[in-house]
Amino acid sequence: MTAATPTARVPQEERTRVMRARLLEACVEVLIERGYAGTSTTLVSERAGVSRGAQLHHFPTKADLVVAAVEHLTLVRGADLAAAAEALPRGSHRTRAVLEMLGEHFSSPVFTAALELWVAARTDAELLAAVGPLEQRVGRDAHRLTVELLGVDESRPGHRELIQATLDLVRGLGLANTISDDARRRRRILDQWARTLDAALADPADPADTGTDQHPEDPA
Amino acid sequence: MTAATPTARVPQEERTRVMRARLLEACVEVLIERGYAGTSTTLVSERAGVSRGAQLHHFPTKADLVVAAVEHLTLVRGADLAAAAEALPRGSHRTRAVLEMLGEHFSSPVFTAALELWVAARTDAELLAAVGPLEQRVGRDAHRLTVELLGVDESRPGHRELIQATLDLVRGLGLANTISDDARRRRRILDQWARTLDAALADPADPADTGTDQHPEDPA
DNA sequence: TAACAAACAGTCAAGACTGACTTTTTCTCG
DNA sequence: CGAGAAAAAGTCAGTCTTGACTGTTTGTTA
Repeated sequence: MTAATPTARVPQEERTRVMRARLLEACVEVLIERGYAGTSTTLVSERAGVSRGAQLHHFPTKADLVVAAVEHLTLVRGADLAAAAEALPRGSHRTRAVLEMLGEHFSSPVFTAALELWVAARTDAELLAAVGPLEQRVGRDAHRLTVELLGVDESRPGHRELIQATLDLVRGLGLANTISDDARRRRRILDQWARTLDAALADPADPADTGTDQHPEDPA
Repeated sequence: MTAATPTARVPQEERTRVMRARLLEACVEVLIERGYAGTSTTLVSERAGVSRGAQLHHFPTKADLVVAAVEHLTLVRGADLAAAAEALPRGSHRTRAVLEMLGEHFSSPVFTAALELWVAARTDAELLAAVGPLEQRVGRDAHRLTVELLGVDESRPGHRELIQATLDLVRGLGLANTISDDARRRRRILDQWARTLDAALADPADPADTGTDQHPEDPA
Protein backbone atom coordinates (compact mmCIF):
# COMPACT_ATOMS: atom_id res chain seq x y z
CA MET A 1 0.00 0.00 0.00
CA THR A 2 2.33 2.65 -1.16
CA ALA A 3 -0.56 4.64 -2.53
CA ALA A 4 -1.88 5.93 0.74
CA THR A 5 -0.13 5.71 4.04
CA PRO A 6 -1.65 8.18 6.39
CA THR A 7 0.20 6.66 9.35
CA ALA A 8 3.66 7.84 10.31
CA ARG A 9 6.11 6.92 7.64
CA VAL A 10 9.65 6.71 8.92
CA PRO A 11 12.52 6.31 6.49
CA GLN A 12 14.63 3.30 7.24
CA GLU A 13 17.74 5.39 7.44
CA GLU A 14 16.21 7.40 10.21
CA ARG A 15 15.01 4.26 11.90
CA THR A 16 18.51 2.84 11.86
CA ARG A 17 19.89 6.00 13.36
CA VAL A 18 17.29 6.05 16.12
CA MET A 19 17.71 2.37 16.83
CA ARG A 20 21.46 2.70 17.19
CA ALA A 21 21.13 5.78 19.35
CA ARG A 22 18.70 3.99 21.66
CA LEU A 23 21.09 1.09 22.01
CA LEU A 24 24.07 3.31 22.75
CA GLU A 25 22.20 5.39 25.30
CA ALA A 26 20.99 2.24 27.00
CA CYS A 27 24.48 0.80 26.94
CA VAL A 28 25.88 3.85 28.73
CA GLU A 29 23.06 3.73 31.27
CA VAL A 30 23.67 0.10 32.06
CA LEU A 31 27.38 0.80 32.21
CA ILE A 32 26.78 3.34 34.93
CA GLU A 33 24.34 1.20 36.86
CA ARG A 34 25.99 -2.18 36.65
CA GLY A 35 29.56 -1.54 35.63
CA TYR A 36 31.29 -2.99 32.62
CA ALA A 37 31.20 -6.60 33.75
CA GLY A 38 27.53 -6.33 34.60
CA THR A 39 26.71 -4.94 31.19
CA SER A 40 25.35 -7.90 29.27
CA THR A 41 24.14 -7.44 25.76
CA THR A 42 20.81 -8.92 26.75
CA LEU A 43 20.36 -6.29 29.41
CA VAL A 44 21.16 -3.50 26.99
CA SER A 45 18.68 -4.69 24.41
CA GLU A 46 15.99 -4.99 27.05
CA ARG A 47 16.75 -1.55 28.41
CA ALA A 48 16.68 -0.05 24.94
CA GLY A 49 13.43 -1.77 24.11
CA VAL A 50 15.16 -3.34 21.16
CA SER A 51 14.92 -6.97 20.29
CA ARG A 52 17.93 -9.14 20.65
CA GLY A 53 18.06 -9.81 16.94
CA ALA A 54 17.86 -6.14 16.06
CA GLN A 55 20.68 -5.39 18.42
CA LEU A 56 22.77 -8.13 16.89
CA HIS A 57 22.08 -6.73 13.48
CA HIS A 58 23.59 -3.36 14.36
CA PHE A 59 26.29 -4.60 16.71
CA PRO A 60 27.30 -8.21 16.05
CA THR A 61 29.39 -8.56 19.19
CA LYS A 62 29.55 -7.00 22.62
CA ALA A 63 32.82 -5.34 21.69
CA ASP A 64 31.19 -3.66 18.70
CA LEU A 65 28.44 -2.32 20.91
CA VAL A 66 30.66 -1.05 23.68
CA VAL A 67 33.20 0.50 21.36
CA ALA A 68 30.43 2.39 19.61
CA ALA A 69 29.18 3.44 23.01
CA VAL A 70 32.64 4.75 23.81
CA GLU A 71 32.60 6.94 20.75
CA HIS A 72 29.12 8.10 21.57
CA LEU A 73 30.22 8.86 25.09
CA THR A 74 33.16 10.85 23.80
CA LEU A 75 30.81 13.11 21.89
CA VAL A 76 28.58 13.49 24.92
CA ARG A 77 31.52 14.37 27.14
CA GLY A 78 32.76 16.93 24.66
CA ALA A 79 29.34 18.51 24.36
CA ASP A 80 28.97 18.46 28.14
CA LEU A 81 32.17 20.37 28.68
CA ALA A 82 31.49 22.84 25.90
CA ALA A 83 28.02 23.54 27.24
CA ALA A 84 29.28 24.01 30.76
CA ALA A 85 31.97 26.37 29.49
CA GLU A 86 29.35 28.54 27.85
CA ALA A 87 27.57 29.14 31.11
CA LEU A 88 30.69 30.24 32.96
CA PRO A 89 30.59 33.60 34.64
CA ARG A 90 33.24 36.15 33.91
CA GLY A 91 34.98 38.22 36.46
CA SER A 92 36.79 37.84 39.70
CA HIS A 93 35.99 34.25 40.51
CA ARG A 94 36.77 32.95 37.07
CA THR A 95 39.34 30.39 38.16
CA ARG A 96 37.15 29.00 40.88
CA ALA A 97 34.25 28.73 38.47
CA VAL A 98 36.35 26.88 35.93
CA LEU A 99 37.51 24.45 38.60
CA GLU A 100 33.96 23.97 39.72
CA MET A 101 32.95 23.13 36.18
CA LEU A 102 35.75 20.62 35.81
CA GLY A 103 35.06 19.14 39.21
CA GLU A 104 31.40 18.72 38.38
CA HIS A 105 32.19 17.13 35.05
CA PHE A 106 34.63 14.63 36.49
CA SER A 107 32.14 13.68 39.18
CA SER A 108 29.23 13.17 36.82
CA PRO A 109 27.76 9.83 35.75
CA VAL A 110 29.29 10.40 32.36
CA PHE A 111 32.73 10.28 33.92
CA THR A 112 31.74 7.18 35.85
CA ALA A 113 30.89 5.41 32.63
CA ALA A 114 34.17 6.51 31.12
CA LEU A 115 35.97 5.21 34.18
CA GLU A 116 34.37 1.81 33.80
CA LEU A 117 35.57 1.63 30.22
CA TRP A 118 38.98 2.96 31.22
CA VAL A 119 39.51 0.24 33.75
CA ALA A 120 38.02 -2.49 31.58
CA ALA A 121 40.23 -1.45 28.69
CA ARG A 122 43.35 -2.06 30.74
CA THR A 123 42.87 -5.80 30.47
CA ASP A 124 40.99 -5.94 27.17
CA ALA A 125 43.16 -5.32 24.13
CA GLU A 126 40.28 -4.80 21.74
CA LEU A 127 38.65 -2.27 24.01
CA LEU A 128 41.96 -0.57 24.67
CA ALA A 129 42.51 -0.02 20.98
CA ALA A 130 39.27 1.93 20.86
CA VAL A 131 39.36 3.63 24.25
CA GLY A 132 43.01 4.66 24.22
CA PRO A 133 42.94 7.13 21.32
CA LEU A 134 39.55 8.49 22.29
CA GLU A 135 40.56 9.14 25.87
CA GLN A 136 43.69 10.85 24.65
CA ARG A 137 41.59 13.12 22.47
CA VAL A 138 39.22 13.95 25.30
CA GLY A 139 42.19 14.72 27.51
CA ARG A 140 43.70 17.05 24.97
CA ASP A 141 40.40 18.80 24.39
CA ALA A 142 39.90 19.31 28.10
CA HIS A 143 43.39 20.70 28.36
CA ARG A 144 42.89 23.10 25.50
CA LEU A 145 39.55 24.21 26.88
CA THR A 146 40.97 24.85 30.32
CA VAL A 147 43.87 26.84 28.90
CA GLU A 148 41.42 28.96 26.95
CA LEU A 149 39.04 29.51 29.81
CA LEU A 150 41.78 30.55 32.18
CA GLY A 151 43.67 32.54 29.61
CA VAL A 152 46.90 30.74 30.40
CA ASP A 153 50.07 31.48 28.47
CA GLU A 154 51.55 28.03 27.98
CA SER A 155 54.84 29.41 26.79
CA ARG A 156 55.64 30.49 30.34
CA PRO A 157 57.56 27.74 32.04
CA GLY A 158 55.56 25.56 34.35
CA HIS A 159 52.19 26.89 33.35
CA ARG A 160 51.43 24.03 31.04
CA GLU A 161 52.26 21.57 33.79
CA LEU A 162 50.02 23.42 36.22
CA ILE A 163 47.07 22.94 33.89
CA GLN A 164 47.90 19.29 33.46
CA ALA A 165 48.14 18.92 37.21
CA THR A 166 44.78 20.63 37.58
CA LEU A 167 43.19 18.12 35.23
CA ASP A 168 44.83 15.18 36.93
CA LEU A 169 43.64 16.57 40.23
CA VAL A 170 40.01 16.69 39.15
CA ARG A 171 40.40 13.20 37.73
CA GLY A 172 41.60 12.04 41.14
CA LEU A 173 38.69 13.82 42.80
CA GLY A 174 36.32 12.16 40.35
CA LEU A 175 37.78 8.78 41.16
CA ALA A 176 37.33 9.31 44.87
CA ASN A 177 33.79 10.47 44.21
CA THR A 178 32.77 7.17 42.66
CA ILE A 179 32.61 5.22 45.88
CA SER A 180 32.11 7.91 48.48
CA ASP A 181 30.40 11.07 47.45
CA ASP A 182 31.89 13.90 49.41
CA ALA A 183 31.05 17.15 47.72
CA ARG A 184 32.11 19.23 50.72
CA ARG A 185 35.60 17.85 50.70
CA ARG A 186 35.86 18.47 46.98
CA ARG A 187 34.66 22.02 47.35
CA ARG A 188 37.18 22.87 50.03
CA ILE A 189 40.04 21.39 48.05
CA LEU A 190 39.06 23.26 44.90
CA ASP A 191 38.62 26.48 46.87
CA GLN A 192 42.19 26.25 48.01
CA TRP A 193 43.55 25.11 44.68
CA ALA A 194 41.90 28.04 42.93
CA ARG A 195 43.81 30.42 45.19
CA THR A 196 47.08 28.56 44.83
CA LEU A 197 46.70 28.22 41.09
CA ASP A 198 45.93 31.89 40.66
CA ALA A 199 48.96 32.78 42.70
CA ALA A 200 51.20 30.43 40.75
CA LEU A 201 49.94 31.63 37.39
CA ALA A 202 50.16 35.28 38.35
CA ASP A 203 53.40 35.39 40.26
CA PRO A 204 56.18 36.09 37.74
CA ALA A 205 58.83 34.94 40.18
CA ASP A 206 57.32 31.62 41.08
CA PRO A 207 57.80 29.58 37.93
CA ALA A 208 61.01 31.46 37.23
CA ASP A 209 59.80 33.83 34.63
CA THR A 210 59.72 37.58 34.23
CA GLY A 211 56.25 38.84 34.49
CA THR A 212 54.18 40.23 31.75
CA ASP A 213 50.63 41.07 32.54
CA GLN A 214 47.91 38.53 32.81
CA HIS A 215 44.93 38.10 30.60
CA PRO A 216 42.87 41.26 30.13
CA GLU A 217 39.86 40.24 32.19
CA ASP A 218 41.88 40.10 35.35
CA PRO A 219 39.98 41.86 38.09
CA ALA A 220 41.17 43.87 41.03
CA MET B 1 57.94 -34.01 69.92
CA THR B 2 56.38 -37.40 69.91
CA ALA B 3 58.62 -40.39 69.52
CA ALA B 4 59.95 -39.87 66.03
CA THR B 5 59.13 -37.40 63.30
CA PRO B 6 61.79 -37.69 60.62
CA THR B 7 59.85 -36.01 57.85
CA ALA B 8 59.02 -32.33 57.90
CA ARG B 9 56.17 -31.92 60.30
CA VAL B 10 54.19 -28.78 59.66
CA PRO B 11 51.57 -27.77 62.17
CA GLN B 12 48.16 -27.46 60.62
CA GLU B 13 47.85 -23.92 61.83
CA GLU B 14 50.93 -22.95 59.91
CA ARG B 15 49.69 -24.81 56.86
CA THR B 16 46.43 -22.94 56.94
CA ARG B 17 48.27 -19.65 57.21
CA VAL B 18 50.53 -20.46 54.27
CA MET B 19 47.65 -21.73 52.20
CA ARG B 20 45.64 -18.60 52.76
CA ALA B 21 48.60 -16.36 52.02
CA ARG B 22 49.26 -18.19 48.77
CA LEU B 23 45.65 -17.75 47.73
CA LEU B 24 45.60 -14.06 48.56
CA GLU B 25 48.84 -13.36 46.73
CA ALA B 26 47.57 -15.25 43.72
CA CYS B 27 44.29 -13.39 43.89
CA VAL B 28 46.06 -10.03 43.79
CA GLU B 29 48.24 -11.19 40.91
CA VAL B 30 45.27 -12.30 38.87
CA LEU B 31 43.48 -9.09 39.74
CA ILE B 32 46.33 -7.12 38.22
CA GLU B 33 46.66 -9.30 35.15
CA ARG B 34 43.04 -9.93 34.30
CA GLY B 35 41.06 -7.32 36.16
CA TYR B 36 38.28 -7.99 38.63
CA ALA B 37 35.86 -9.50 36.14
CA GLY B 38 38.56 -11.77 34.77
CA THR B 39 39.40 -13.03 38.22
CA SER B 40 37.64 -16.37 38.48
CA THR B 41 38.05 -18.43 41.58
CA THR B 42 39.25 -21.30 39.42
CA LEU B 43 42.04 -19.18 38.02
CA VAL B 44 43.14 -18.10 41.47
CA SER B 45 43.29 -21.63 42.80
CA GLU B 46 45.31 -22.74 39.80
CA ARG B 47 47.67 -19.81 40.14
CA ALA B 48 48.12 -20.48 43.83
CA GLY B 49 48.72 -24.16 43.23
CA VAL B 50 45.84 -24.91 45.55
CA SER B 51 43.07 -27.30 44.75
CA ARG B 52 39.64 -25.99 44.05
CA GLY B 53 38.18 -27.70 47.07
CA ALA B 54 40.93 -26.45 49.33
CA GLN B 55 40.29 -22.94 48.19
CA LEU B 56 36.61 -23.36 48.81
CA HIS B 57 37.39 -24.56 52.27
CA HIS B 58 39.19 -21.36 53.19
CA PHE B 59 37.05 -18.97 51.16
CA PRO B 60 33.58 -20.36 50.52
CA THR B 61 32.62 -17.72 47.97
CA LYS B 62 34.37 -15.43 45.58
CA ALA B 63 33.39 -12.47 47.72
CA ASP B 64 35.07 -14.01 50.75
CA LEU B 65 38.26 -14.47 48.78
CA VAL B 66 38.37 -11.02 47.28
CA VAL B 67 37.44 -9.25 50.49
CA ALA B 68 40.28 -11.05 52.25
CA ALA B 69 42.53 -10.03 49.38
CA VAL B 70 41.47 -6.43 49.89
CA GLU B 71 42.56 -6.55 53.48
CA HIS B 72 45.79 -8.22 52.52
CA LEU B 73 46.37 -5.58 49.90
CA THR B 74 45.74 -2.85 52.42
CA LEU B 75 48.53 -4.19 54.58
CA VAL B 76 50.82 -4.44 51.58
CA ARG B 77 50.06 -0.89 50.53
CA GLY B 78 50.69 0.41 54.02
CA ALA B 79 53.97 -1.44 54.27
CA ASP B 80 54.95 -0.23 50.82
CA LEU B 81 54.45 3.38 51.72
CA ALA B 82 56.16 3.08 55.06
CA ALA B 83 59.16 1.38 53.49
CA ALA B 84 59.42 4.00 50.79
CA ALA B 85 59.20 6.73 53.39
CA GLU B 86 62.18 5.27 55.22
CA ALA B 87 64.41 5.61 52.19
CA LEU B 88 63.60 9.27 51.65
CA PRO B 89 66.49 11.71 51.49
CA ARG B 90 66.52 14.73 53.70
CA GLY B 91 67.41 18.21 52.63
CA SER B 92 66.51 20.71 50.04
CA HIS B 93 64.65 18.47 47.63
CA ARG B 94 62.52 16.92 50.27
CA THR B 95 59.19 17.90 48.77
CA ARG B 96 60.09 16.63 45.33
CA ALA B 97 61.27 13.34 46.81
CA VAL B 98 58.07 12.88 48.75
CA LEU B 99 56.04 13.53 45.60
CA GLU B 100 58.18 11.07 43.71
CA MET B 101 57.50 8.46 46.33
CA LEU B 102 53.76 9.06 46.20
CA GLY B 103 53.78 9.13 42.42
CA GLU B 104 55.61 5.82 42.29
CA HIS B 105 53.26 4.25 44.75
CA PHE B 106 50.14 5.32 42.94
CA SER B 107 51.54 4.05 39.67
CA SER B 108 52.52 0.65 41.00
CA PRO B 109 50.75 -2.64 40.32
CA VAL B 110 49.51 -2.56 43.88
CA PHE B 111 47.56 0.58 43.11
CA THR B 112 46.27 -1.01 39.94
CA ALA B 113 44.84 -3.88 41.92
CA ALA B 114 43.30 -1.45 44.37
CA LEU B 115 41.78 0.46 41.47
CA GLU B 116 40.18 -2.68 40.12
CA LEU B 117 38.59 -3.33 43.48
CA TRP B 118 37.63 0.32 43.79
CA VAL B 119 35.74 0.31 40.53
CA ALA B 120 34.21 -3.10 41.09
CA ALA B 121 33.01 -2.05 44.52
CA ARG B 122 30.99 0.77 43.04
CA THR B 123 28.44 -1.67 41.70
CA ASP B 124 28.86 -4.46 44.25
CA ALA B 125 27.35 -3.73 47.63
CA GLU B 126 29.08 -6.58 49.41
CA LEU B 127 32.46 -5.56 48.08
CA LEU B 128 31.78 -1.92 48.82
CA ALA B 129 31.12 -2.71 52.44
CA ALA B 130 34.61 -4.16 52.69
CA VAL B 131 36.50 -1.85 50.36
CA GLY B 132 34.97 1.42 51.53
CA PRO B 133 36.27 1.48 55.09
CA LEU B 134 39.64 0.06 54.12
CA GLU B 135 40.19 2.58 51.39
CA GLN B 136 39.24 5.32 53.77
CA ARG B 137 41.83 4.08 56.23
CA VAL B 138 44.52 3.89 53.56
CA GLY B 139 43.62 7.42 52.50
CA ARG B 140 43.90 8.75 56.02
CA ASP B 141 47.18 6.97 56.59
CA ALA B 142 48.60 8.36 53.38
CA HIS B 143 47.47 11.82 54.38
CA ARG B 144 49.04 11.56 57.82
CA LEU B 145 52.25 10.19 56.39
CA THR B 146 52.50 12.99 53.85
CA VAL B 147 51.86 15.63 56.46
CA GLU B 148 54.60 14.14 58.61
CA LEU B 149 57.10 13.79 55.80
CA LEU B 150 56.61 17.34 54.64
CA GLY B 151 56.35 18.77 58.11
CA VAL B 152 53.14 20.56 57.30
CA ASP B 153 51.31 22.56 59.92
CA GLU B 154 47.71 21.63 59.27
CA SER B 155 46.40 24.35 61.53
CA ARG B 156 47.40 26.93 58.95
CA PRO B 157 44.47 27.65 56.70
CA GLY B 158 44.52 25.87 53.38
CA HIS B 159 47.46 23.65 54.14
CA ARG B 160 45.37 20.64 54.90
CA GLU B 161 43.54 21.07 51.62
CA LEU B 162 46.80 21.35 49.73
CA ILE B 163 47.90 17.98 51.06
CA GLN B 164 44.56 16.49 50.11
CA ALA B 165 44.91 17.99 46.67
CA THR B 166 48.36 16.50 46.37
CA LEU B 167 47.05 13.05 47.16
CA ASP B 168 44.14 13.41 44.76
CA LEU B 169 46.61 14.55 42.14
CA VAL B 170 48.79 11.47 42.45
CA ARG B 171 45.64 9.37 42.39
CA GLY B 172 44.70 11.02 39.13
CA LEU B 173 48.20 10.45 37.78
CA GLY B 174 47.98 6.83 38.81
CA LEU B 175 44.69 6.46 37.01
CA ALA B 176 46.12 7.90 33.82
CA ASN B 177 49.10 5.61 34.18
CA THR B 178 46.96 2.48 34.03
CA ILE B 179 46.26 2.65 30.32
CA SER B 180 49.11 4.74 29.02
CA ASP B 181 52.36 4.76 30.89
CA ASP B 182 53.95 8.16 30.54
CA ALA B 183 56.58 8.57 33.21
CA ARG B 184 58.04 11.69 31.59
CA ARG B 185 54.77 13.54 31.74
CA ARG B 186 54.31 12.55 35.35
CA ARG B 187 57.80 13.72 36.24
CA ARG B 188 57.32 17.13 34.70
CA ILE B 189 54.01 17.62 36.42
CA LEU B 190 55.38 16.62 39.79
CA ASP B 191 58.42 18.86 39.29
CA GLN B 192 56.15 21.83 38.91
CA TRP B 193 53.79 20.71 41.65
CA ALA B 194 56.72 20.52 44.06
CA ARG B 195 57.66 24.11 43.32
CA THR B 196 54.10 25.37 43.61
CA LEU B 197 53.44 23.38 46.75
CA ASP B 198 56.62 24.63 48.43
CA ALA B 199 55.73 28.19 47.55
CA ALA B 200 52.19 27.83 48.84
CA LEU B 201 53.23 26.12 52.06
CA ALA B 202 56.03 28.56 52.76
CA ASP B 203 54.42 31.86 51.96
CA PRO B 204 52.37 32.92 54.97
CA ALA B 205 50.38 35.35 52.86
CA ASP B 206 49.57 33.12 49.95
CA PRO B 207 47.04 30.60 51.19
CA ALA B 208 45.51 33.16 53.46
CA ASP B 209 42.42 35.11 52.72
CA THR B 210 41.87 36.88 49.48
CA GLY B 211 39.53 39.26 51.16
CA THR B 212 37.15 36.92 52.91
CA ASP B 213 38.48 35.30 55.98
CA GLN B 214 39.28 31.65 56.16
CA HIS B 215 38.30 29.49 59.08
CA PRO B 216 40.95 27.10 60.32
CA GLU B 217 38.42 24.38 59.52
CA ASP B 218 39.06 21.68 62.07
CA PRO B 219 39.66 18.16 60.82
CA ALA B 220 36.11 16.97 60.43
C1' DT C 1 1.90 -4.05 -7.90
C1' DA C 2 5.60 -7.43 -7.54
C1' DA C 3 10.15 -8.61 -6.36
C1' DC C 4 14.08 -7.85 -3.74
C1' DA C 5 16.77 -6.20 0.17
C1' DA C 6 17.29 -4.53 4.65
C1' DA C 7 15.77 -4.39 9.40
C1' DC C 8 13.78 -6.72 13.13
C1' DA C 9 12.22 -10.59 16.29
C1' DG C 10 12.52 -15.02 18.62
C1' DT C 11 14.86 -19.31 19.74
C1' DC C 12 18.69 -22.15 21.00
C1' DA C 13 23.07 -24.51 21.66
C1' DA C 14 27.91 -24.11 23.17
C1' DG C 15 30.90 -22.48 26.72
C1' DA C 16 32.15 -20.69 31.25
C1' DC C 17 31.70 -19.88 36.06
C1' DT C 18 30.16 -20.76 40.62
C1' DG C 19 29.51 -23.43 44.51
C1' DA C 20 27.76 -27.95 46.53
C1' DC C 21 28.89 -32.69 47.20
C1' DT C 22 31.95 -36.85 47.81
C1' DT C 23 36.33 -38.96 48.56
C1' DT C 24 41.06 -39.06 50.18
C1' DT C 25 44.79 -37.50 53.01
C1' DT C 26 46.69 -35.54 57.18
C1' DC C 27 46.73 -34.08 61.91
C1' DT C 28 45.39 -34.53 66.87
C1' DC C 29 43.93 -36.68 71.00
C1' DG C 30 42.65 -40.54 73.99
C1' DC D 1 48.79 -46.93 68.41
C1' DG D 2 44.17 -46.30 66.75
C1' DA D 3 40.01 -43.57 66.11
C1' DG D 4 37.94 -39.36 65.04
C1' DA D 5 38.12 -34.76 63.17
C1' DA D 6 39.84 -31.34 60.10
C1' DA D 7 41.85 -30.08 55.74
C1' DA D 8 42.53 -30.80 50.97
C1' DA D 9 41.36 -32.78 46.41
C1' DG D 10 38.31 -33.99 42.87
C1' DT D 11 33.81 -34.17 40.56
C1' DC D 12 29.56 -32.32 38.95
C1' DA D 13 25.14 -30.01 38.30
C1' DG D 14 22.80 -25.47 37.91
C1' DT D 15 22.94 -20.92 35.94
C1' DC D 16 24.22 -17.27 33.06
C1' DT D 17 26.07 -15.21 28.79
C1' DT D 18 27.14 -15.04 24.17
C1' DG D 19 26.34 -15.18 19.38
C1' DA D 20 24.49 -18.07 15.55
C1' DC D 21 20.34 -19.54 13.14
C1' DT D 22 15.58 -19.07 11.21
C1' DG D 23 11.46 -16.65 10.34
C1' DT D 24 8.77 -12.13 9.83
C1' DT D 25 7.99 -7.36 8.85
C1' DT D 26 9.07 -3.08 6.55
C1' DG D 27 10.99 -0.19 2.87
C1' DT D 28 12.75 0.42 -1.91
C1' DT D 29 12.84 -0.20 -6.79
C1' DA D 30 11.44 -1.83 -11.35
